[in-house]
Amino acid sequence: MSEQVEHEADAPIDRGGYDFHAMQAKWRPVWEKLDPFKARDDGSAERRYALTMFSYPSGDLHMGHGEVFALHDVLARFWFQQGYDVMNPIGWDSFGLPAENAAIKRNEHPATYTYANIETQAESIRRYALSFDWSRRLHTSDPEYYRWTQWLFLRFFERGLAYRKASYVNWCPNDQTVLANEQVVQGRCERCGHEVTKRELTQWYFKTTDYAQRLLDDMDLLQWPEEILLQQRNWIGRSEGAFTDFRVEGREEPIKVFTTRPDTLFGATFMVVAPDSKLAEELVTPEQRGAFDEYLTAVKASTEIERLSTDREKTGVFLGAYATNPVTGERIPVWAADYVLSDYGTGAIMAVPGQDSRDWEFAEKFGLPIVRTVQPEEGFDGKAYTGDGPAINSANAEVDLNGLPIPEAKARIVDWLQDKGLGERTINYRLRDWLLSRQRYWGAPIPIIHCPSCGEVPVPDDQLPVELPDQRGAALAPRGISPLASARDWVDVACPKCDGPAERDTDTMDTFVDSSWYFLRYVSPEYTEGPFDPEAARRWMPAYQYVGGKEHAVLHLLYARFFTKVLHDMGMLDAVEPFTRLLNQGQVINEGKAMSKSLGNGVNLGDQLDSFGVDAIRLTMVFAGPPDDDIDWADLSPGGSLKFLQRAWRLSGAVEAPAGVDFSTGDLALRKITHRTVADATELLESYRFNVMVARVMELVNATRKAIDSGPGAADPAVREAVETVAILLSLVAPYTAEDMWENLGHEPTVAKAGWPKVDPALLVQDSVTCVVQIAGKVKDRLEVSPDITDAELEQLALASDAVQKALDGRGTRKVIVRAPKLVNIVPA
RNA sequence: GCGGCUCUGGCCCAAUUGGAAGAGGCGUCUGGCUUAGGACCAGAAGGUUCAGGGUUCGAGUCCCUGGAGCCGCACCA
Repeated sequence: MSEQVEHEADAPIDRGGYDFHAMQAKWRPVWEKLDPFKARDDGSAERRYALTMFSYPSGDLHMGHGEVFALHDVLARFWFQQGYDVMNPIGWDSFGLPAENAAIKRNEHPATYTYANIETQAESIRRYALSFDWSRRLHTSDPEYYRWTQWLFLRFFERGLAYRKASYVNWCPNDQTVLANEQVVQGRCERCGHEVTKRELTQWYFKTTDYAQRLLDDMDLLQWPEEILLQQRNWIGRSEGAFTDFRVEGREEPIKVFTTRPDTLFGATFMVVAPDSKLAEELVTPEQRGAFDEYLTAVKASTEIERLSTDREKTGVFLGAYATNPVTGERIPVWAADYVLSDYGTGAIMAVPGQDSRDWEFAEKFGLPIVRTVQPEEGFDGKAYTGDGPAINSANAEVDLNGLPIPEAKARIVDWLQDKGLGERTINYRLRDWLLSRQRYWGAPIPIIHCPSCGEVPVPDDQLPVELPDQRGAALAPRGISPLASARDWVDVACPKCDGPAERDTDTMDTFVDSSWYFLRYVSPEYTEGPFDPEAARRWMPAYQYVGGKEHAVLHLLYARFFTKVLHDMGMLDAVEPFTRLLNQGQVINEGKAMSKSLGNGVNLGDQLDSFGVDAIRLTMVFAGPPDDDIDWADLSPGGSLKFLQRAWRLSGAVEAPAGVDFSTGDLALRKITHRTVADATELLESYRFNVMVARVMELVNATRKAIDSGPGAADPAVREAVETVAILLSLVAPYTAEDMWENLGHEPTVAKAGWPKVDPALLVQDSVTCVVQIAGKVKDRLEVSPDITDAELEQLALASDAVQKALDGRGTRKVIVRAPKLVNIVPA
């Protein structure tokens, strides 16, 4: 907290009767009684679903919440004013590790911490005056909610979209649980930042890869920031190429490889397989067994950070096996190296050092042959050449690629491979299936029973939810297996199929499963026949607007899209996409850096609200700049926001024209400004330019002040019109101030439903505009002209100007560009 | 390494999408009102639009090169 802030808080300042504490105390109960933001869902108006990312209940709201909620609320309130039937729900993403860790530390149940925090946040949200429909509130940790999370899991399971497999998986040693690919950021745990290691485990997966292409294709339907779409596109990582078979000496099955560069096949001088793949295990010869085992051990011990480092020297080991290059017939060695990944493509590659820098490095280090198959550009002195050029050294008795540029060479060789049955065109995706099991307590139990005779048996729907056993405190301490496993009387059950002894699955679901469908639960939170009422979903989905952070680009936002598509395929949902428009707010930082405990530069939202009031803080957030930019709290002036609100508020006490007066008799100049402001604000709000919209309201306030003090005066009807307009526009950002203004103006609450002001188009037309006359781009004169002057008239007028004639000084004109009514540019001869 | 975004008065940011560089706010300064004020009212100063080149009658805006900052991905064959 800066000194300035404390000063503001301590010294009472005369704000001309403006008292935000009193206003907050006065209006909150009034609104709660009126409950104006409940979605009607009765067909009386066009529906609009406004959604903001629900909150994780770790303590009270912070500055980031303050920003995202303020921005989201501007849009929601705008649509309420415009008369839409807005659904603006709120809930909590209340499963997850922080609650569990807190429970261990305090020796209590995670629910205690969770629900206490939810109440704290709910109180703060109410104080923050957000236009939520509280009747739809949900918590993902409620059994009534997670029963449907489990129900959905079972439907996925039935369709083969949820399955178990053994694999090397990401493991966070700190959180003692596995992580999805999406939760590993730069080799570190997305949640706690600890280095991630690998473990071989049998885990549950969702088959996201089945939807890779549709996740790409349907991006066309989304009005999302290009940045996010790009991230998803890269994450899905579609690449077109070919499978090619390489025969291996003494082995029945050929090795299949994926390559995007089949045109370089003639340059494949060795092969590399992933060391942790079954293939490596099978191929290694007895002579090389010792070296291979040693290498594999070293690879497993390395962390993801080490493995991902691209400047690390290549490592690998010869497996003793040889394959045959299908086009050259050459005998080529097969190596194992950890730069080849076991879970991408087939876990094996053909190495073409001449055209691939990784293969070049490897070949150089281990003395393997290098053959160029693309002619590098003149003067190329690098190593591997990855650019385009004519193929060279690429012919055998049956096929000749030499001289062809890469695309043609690719096509020809793949045709040949397909004819010979040696390969085929294919598409590969970088996206992996979503690993959803977690070895932790505070999540939805996976509703599967493992039976020695029947295998994986789903818990029957009528036995849902599978509730968590009552465990708390030290019992939850991470020890690498799920805490649920130690609840023996919970684990041991009769198999639903054969009634024999069986055990429950002891893992819980990734909390991203909970959040992949919460927006659907909102449409019918009381529904008992399924996760949501399909009819209600038809009415509300897809959500028109989603507001939240960009950190979810390839996490929640991708998972929610996947769930929506599966539910669509199940016939439960018309929508194929969950969120039509997306707005990512920036971060609130302080003095150039992210706020953090270690830096000690944190700003507490509650303190800010105490010092400046809810409205001033909301206004500061919205006015700071474009919503997707980061905002630096040190650059901003909540005191300035407060000053403006007070200035606006004082107008409402100055108005002398009675409520209901006919505005049309008011001062024309001020009326024009008012209507222009509303027209501009409408457009600015639709395109997320809230900061500019606030600036327009400030202009209107300034113009109104001037009209009162030195213009037509406080009794003019135009002044009332302007101030009522200010109140309504301001109600999106500063609801308490706006409501108080509305009352001062003689109206009943609530200004939030006053209705968006109607623009009179006649008041938008200007009587005259200033036309700039340039000579060779330099301004020489200005003319007041009619807005609908013709090009010809304007040109004549401009040429007749004294200033122009003087500047031309007898020179003729070579060219005259006329852009009526704003500009004439004369190019002299 | 690859890709994306950003760069405009001291500061946060506008600029009708190629047409007068400045809307709004903060800060500074001057005057008024005031016992006084950080409150209120009126007004003012402040610029090579990151640098260089190009396209154009005209560039903050489009293109190229470079710089700075932020972000994403990073052995994906």
